[in-house]
Amino acid sequence: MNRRIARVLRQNGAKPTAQRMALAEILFSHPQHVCAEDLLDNARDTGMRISKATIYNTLNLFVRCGLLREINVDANRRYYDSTITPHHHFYNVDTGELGDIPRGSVRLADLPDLPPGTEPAGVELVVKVRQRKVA
Amino acid sequence: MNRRIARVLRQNGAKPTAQRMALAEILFSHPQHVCAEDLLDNARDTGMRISKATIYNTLNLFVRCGLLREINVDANRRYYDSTITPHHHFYNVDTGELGDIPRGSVRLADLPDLPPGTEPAGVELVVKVRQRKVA
DNA sequence: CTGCTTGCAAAGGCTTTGCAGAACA
DNA sequence: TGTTCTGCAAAGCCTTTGCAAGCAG
Repeated sequence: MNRRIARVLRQNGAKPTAQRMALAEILFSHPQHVCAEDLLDNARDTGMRISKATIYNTLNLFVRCGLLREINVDANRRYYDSTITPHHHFYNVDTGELGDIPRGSVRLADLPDLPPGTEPAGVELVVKVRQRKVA
Repeated sequence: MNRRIARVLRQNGAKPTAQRMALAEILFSHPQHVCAEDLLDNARDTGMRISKATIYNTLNLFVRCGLLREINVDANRRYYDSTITPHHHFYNVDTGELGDIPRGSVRLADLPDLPPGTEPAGVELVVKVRQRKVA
């Protein structure tokens, strides 16, 4: 696993430094949705010394390398998804919580014709939910 | 039309001021996707005097009143959609262009079970496209 | 060694806020 | 006349950038 990350980084002309590998360890140990600050906190909780700049640099690098996916749901913050296989998201507008929707549990039928001169680059589906009012 | 806007504003405890009605005029004269700066430029092009703060205040107000929809596609900027009937979007990742997808041209089958304790609050589908490489 | 990385602090871009004057009801 | 709204400038938040010191190959 770490091998794979290191290989992908090298393939993209980036070095598998200690900080990068440690962040990868955190990110890919289990599926999660994080913003920069979450990752910074998580990283420091493990005792490592790391700067905010490196967090941002690494997140951007991982996205460029296809290791991480950016999710656009919160206009205030960028979120990153450590699961890159195609799937969709729940977004709780009250709590800000993000959840995964396996691709199989939604069926997109009849996708529309693309604008002329363009080719597909991905589909992002967000199902927004809110807390149900207690009746 | 202007009547309707004014009524909605009043229902939400806001006054249909000259600036707000002028911005509504611009926004709802035809379907469009704008960010704050676009709207500021468009407004000033009509010769009106308006500040950036009022643009932001008004955009937020219109969203709160359900007159405008926020679209999350560009992490750098907030975009607003003057069409609030349910529909989806194309997003050209190369040009930043936004396009509408009529709801009818996509069929979402088998929406998943919602997380417990939540109720639906909307579905947002973004079909990302990129410029096709000339063969 | 040589160039890429890191950390820190400062800068940048978008959005919000504080406040005085203006407009509305 | 009392609120609410506007405009301006300043502040705030997230993200990026500049630069010197550190590390990888």
